This record gives sequence, C-alpha cells and structure tokens, in this order.
Amino acid sequence: MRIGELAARAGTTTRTLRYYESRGLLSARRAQNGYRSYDEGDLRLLRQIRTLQDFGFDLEETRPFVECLRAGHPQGDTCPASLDVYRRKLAELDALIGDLRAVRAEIGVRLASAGGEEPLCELEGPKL
Amino acid sequence: MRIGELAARAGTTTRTLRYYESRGLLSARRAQNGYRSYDEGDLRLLRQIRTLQDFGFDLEETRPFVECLRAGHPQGDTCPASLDVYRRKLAELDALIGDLRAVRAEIGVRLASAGGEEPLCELEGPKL
DNA sequence: TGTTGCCCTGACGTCGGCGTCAAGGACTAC
DNA sequence: GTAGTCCTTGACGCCGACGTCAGGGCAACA
Repeated sequence: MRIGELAARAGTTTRTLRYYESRGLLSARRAQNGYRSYDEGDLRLLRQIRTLQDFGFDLEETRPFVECLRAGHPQGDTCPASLDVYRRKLAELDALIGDLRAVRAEIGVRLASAGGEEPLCELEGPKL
Repeated sequence: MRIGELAARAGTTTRTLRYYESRGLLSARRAQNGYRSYDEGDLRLLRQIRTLQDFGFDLEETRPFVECLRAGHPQGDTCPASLDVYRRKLAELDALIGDLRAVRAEIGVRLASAGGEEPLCELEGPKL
C-alpha cells in the first residue's frame, strides 16, 4: 500500500508518516517509481506509535515498542525496554497527577476564600 | 529598583521581565538614563504572575489578576474576571486529571499483562 | 583612563510534532 | 493529450515562554 492509504487507515497524515520516517521510526520500501510502499506490518507499527502518542508518550519513548515489534514480537510491549518505559511513565504520571491535584486543591481554596460563594464540590462552573 | 534587582527578588530573569512588558503585563517607568525603574507594587504584580505560572496558568490567564491588582485591589484574585479564570482552571484540571488517571490505569493494565511480575501498587520502579 | 558591571534594543534560536506551501514527477481515466 | 489525483523532496511556519547573542550606552571605582 502507498503512503496515503496507510495514513488514512491509521487516521493520520502523510506528513506524519514522513516525519516518523525522518526520525527513524518507520521505514518504507520503494516501488520502481520511487513511491513508498508499506505492508500490514507497517500498519501495526504505526498503530503502536499512535496509541502511545495518544497516551502522551513522546516519539522517542515509542522507539522501544517499535523495535520490539520489528524484532518479531507479536506485541510491542513485551520487551524489557518497553516495560521500562511503561514503568517510568507510571512514575511520571503519578508525580504529575499528584502535582495537579495539589494545584487543584490550592485553587479551590483560593476560590473559596476570595469568591467564597460556591462550595468546593461545585465543579460545573458558575451557576449563572 | 532596576530590572536586575526586581528579577532577582522575584527569582526570575531580566529577559522574562522584558518579555512580560512586551506582552503588556508589566510596565516600567524609566529613569533619565533610560533604565527601567520598578517599585514594590511591581514586585507584587510580578509575584502574582509567577505564582500563577507555577500553577500552570499561561500568561494570558494571569492578565485579569494583574489588572485586578493594578485597579488597586489588595489581592489579584478578588475580581470577577479572576474568579472566572479560577473556575475555568478547576474544570480544566478536573478533566486533565481524569484523563491522566485513565491513561495511568491503562498503562498499569498493560504492564501487568505484559510484564506481569510487579503488582499494580508497585510504583517505585523495578526492583532490579 | 580603563575596567568592570549593569543596562539598552533587536533579533535569532529552542523544543516537538507536525501543517503548509512550492515545484515538479507519476499514473489513471477519458 | 490533458485533466485530475496521487506521489516526491525541500523548506519555512507555528505555538509559548523565554534563552542567548550582538553591538552598544551608562555608571562607579581604581
């Protein structure tokens, strides 16, 4: 399949695929006319990348998963390097969520003491 | 006081102060030699901005607080526009935290089913 | 008088993940 | 043959909040 079809099937753009290729994440064979040519395996790689991106992984963090798939594993997350990324991400997320909850609490306090008319559990915005 | 002292007292840089000025958030009188001149009120404005930035507010979101202080209010968050920003931020944070918790849960599941040796409550990284 | 240390403006660089445009080649349908 | 759609590479644009550099002025002290 050509780049346009692959992009469409993965719900992304040709620009994105060329960008991934420039980053060394996705490679392509070439047809005689110079067009990139992909197969179902490439689609699986691409879907792995996109899923992780949707989770908030940056591109570099997806690399171990891609290499794991390229190495022939049926899942990208069965290799040790991928599991390490998962674990680091969990720690990152826990820290981030903790920070955000602290900020949320602080803003709640400030809102209550400054505007003080809405209870803290009122999260749907002002009643207006 | 001059820009270097103000920056030091607020724990930031002169570049940052000039940037805020370019965005219309912080104004400065000028001495005869052209140097920017600030007073304690400017320090309070700047600290208000920095506190909100630390909370994750973007610069535009700090504007109502700054204008509230400029209008003579002792606190930047007592004006209606500031309270609106607080409320929007709470909603944003709740949504974001919810998303992050969902991602965290999903990664936890994937880690458990792929590498399955660490219990879900193990958040301190691999035992090695 | 020279040296240091602050200040000035203007402008380009940074980061990530692409969007968008330009100029052209390839292929299909009619 | 020509219109239309796909593909190619290369390169600049974007966002936010500044960092960093260039080239120069002002002030104080030895």
